[in-house]
Amino acid sequence: MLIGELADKANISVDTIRYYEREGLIKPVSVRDSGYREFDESSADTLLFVVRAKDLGFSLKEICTLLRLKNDPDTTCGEVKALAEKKITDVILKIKSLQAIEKDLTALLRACTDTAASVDECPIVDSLDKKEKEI
Amino acid sequence: MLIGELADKANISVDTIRYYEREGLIKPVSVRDSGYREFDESSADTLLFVVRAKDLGFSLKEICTLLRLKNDPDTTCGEVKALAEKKITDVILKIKSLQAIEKDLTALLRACTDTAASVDECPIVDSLDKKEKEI
DNA sequence: CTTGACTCTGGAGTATAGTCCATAGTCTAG
DNA sequence: CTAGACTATGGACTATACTCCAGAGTCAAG
Repeated sequence: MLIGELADKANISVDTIRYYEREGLIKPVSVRDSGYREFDESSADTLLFVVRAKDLGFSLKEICTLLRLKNDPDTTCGEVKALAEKKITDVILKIKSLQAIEKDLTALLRACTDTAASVDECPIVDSLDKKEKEI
Repeated sequence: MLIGELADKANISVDTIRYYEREGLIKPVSVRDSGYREFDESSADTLLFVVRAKDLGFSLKEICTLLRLKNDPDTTCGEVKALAEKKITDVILKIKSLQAIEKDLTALLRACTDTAASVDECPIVDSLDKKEKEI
């Protein structure tokens, strides 16, 4: 199949597929003399793999590594596991950082009772102004 | 004080300060004929405001709005509160999405018991390969 | 054999938040 | 007065993940 059909199948744009090719995520099965790329079902599978890994928070670079591991017969499950473990650590760190932000913002919102007050008395602006961080 | 001293005080680079100026976050108190920018304590305060707002997850664009509101005597606390509320909604959404990722990754890691196994039998790779998402 | 849909390449643009650089001018201490 | 530290400007570059475009070539149907 040509790139347009593949794009429809994987539900991503032809530009994105060409971009993924440049990034080494996918290779056409063959290329005609005209330059037209030809793909098959396994290409669609690869794209689905990419989309799913992206949903799990992997970057294109990491997905590239995953695909390489996946296609290397000498790869052990442990190598893949290590990547997933590193990723989950990243994710947990991000969650923690966002939760700290949420906590701070919530405290500020609770402190802000009189919405009609001037910005000079706004506890939110006030806390950002403070020298010491003591919300 | 000149830009270098301000940079030391706020613990950010002179390049970043000039970048913030271009983005409208800060203005020198005055500019010499030579082009040298002059700042004062309030400049340092503004930069601290920016850094703290950044820590709370606000983008530079949003901080720009916050600063504008803060310096406008007609601004009410409610306007600031609305921004903070929007931001907290964003943060909560991000947390939820990351938690979903964490859940999926954890499930995959638990499924992966034999780290020495070939990648062909790796449940992580397997789940990314699957047509249906049914981890 | 022509028309219209499709594809190619290469490059530019988007958003975010900076960082780094060369070249040139300025300032101040000794 | 000069050396060395500092500053200015404009533009390029980083990373991520695309998106869009022009101009040219290709392909299949009628």
